[in-house]
Amino acid sequence: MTASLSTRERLIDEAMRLFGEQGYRATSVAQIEEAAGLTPGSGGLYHHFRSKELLLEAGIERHANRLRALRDIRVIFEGLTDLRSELTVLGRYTLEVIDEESQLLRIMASELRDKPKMLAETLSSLIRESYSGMTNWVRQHAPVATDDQAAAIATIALGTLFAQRNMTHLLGTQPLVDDETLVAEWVEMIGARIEALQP
Amino acid sequence: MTASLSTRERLIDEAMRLFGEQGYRATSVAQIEEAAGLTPGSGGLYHHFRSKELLLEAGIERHANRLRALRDIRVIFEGLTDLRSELTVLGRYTLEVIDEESQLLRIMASELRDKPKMLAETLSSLIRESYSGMTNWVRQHAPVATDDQAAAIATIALGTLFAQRNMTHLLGTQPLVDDETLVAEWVEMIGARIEALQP
DNA sequence: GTCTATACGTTGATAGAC
DNA sequence: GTCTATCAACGTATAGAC
Repeated sequence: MTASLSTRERLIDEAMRLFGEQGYRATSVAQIEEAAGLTPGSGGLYHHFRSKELLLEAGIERHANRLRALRDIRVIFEGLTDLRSELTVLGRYTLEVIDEESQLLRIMASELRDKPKMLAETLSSLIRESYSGMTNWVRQHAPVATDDQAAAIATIALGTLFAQRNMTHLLGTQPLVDDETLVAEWVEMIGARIEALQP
Repeated sequence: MTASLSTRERLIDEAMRLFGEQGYRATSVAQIEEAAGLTPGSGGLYHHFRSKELLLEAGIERHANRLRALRDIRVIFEGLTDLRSELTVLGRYTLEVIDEESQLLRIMASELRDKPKMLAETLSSLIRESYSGMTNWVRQHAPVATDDQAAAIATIALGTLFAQRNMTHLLGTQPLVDDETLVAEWVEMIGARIEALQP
């Protein structure tokens, strides 16, 4: 209960945490109020947000902005060293980003069906950006690859990392292998494929 | 509304369909009754199931059994032809299995946090079986690979296919590439990696 | 800005007639 | 087995005192 933040900020923080843990529907307004230090059941929340749904919207917006800010950092890694080292850093970094925004991803995955109009655009733009960023990376390192090939390699690369995190964040089960082992094999497979695509 | 089936079967069918589309919490008992041809709001459902939760349990159990029955078919494909053809068939077949059980996967992913005790064992055993099946396949085709390497390759292989389907089934967005293109690249990457691991 | 009190809808579930 | 009628619990949201 970070008392230094404004009540509004605390409400968003605690709401997103609870939504991520229990789901949007399963989290009552009273629960959010209590977590933010207000009296549960009092309408205190409604002085800061007109409805529970607008609170969710504010939370989504904040997280999405944070994710978008990270979008372009990938360029930093570009061409600094050899292919495999670059891939290794890229793989580890992507896993970290997914971890940091796991709340958002969980809420999106579980509440998308209830509020499609609200989440659909945000979600699909975030995913598009991730995938097209990875596709561009592949294109630059394997210029001979067709567009379809580059997109397919990007899908395999990102899909693997998402699936690894879904095991823990969405399904709550233990992954088959630890991150280090997975990234090493991931680098080997993608690196070899990109080298094979050189003229 | 397949009138030829018993009311109990119709209730399970319609409930699982609605749970998959809207989520467990968002689906009311009245809605299920109406979809099964009963009067909405009448307690008719309770003559077949003691509670809404036990209905879900029955539905999960049925789907899980169906999935387990498919588990061992993979052996059929084994060693029938060359490596790449075998991989191609394996990839397409796995995507089909995911499609057939997409209802179950959606319900699990979104309702797991509400009912962990009930779903956790079923889910994790299903996932374990899939991953260990794929790991064994890799081991047989690349005997020199360490256990960690085999598990990592299996994680990449299965994770890619799950991620491709999550795009449509869980997130409702369009995948970056079509199945055919993805499987072709998937076969190339995994096939090359397994060949590189031969003595 | 936060509290008490309360209105109002919805939902899961039960009792009893047919 | 399915219906009508009904209940108790809970959830969102509002009105007004402090």
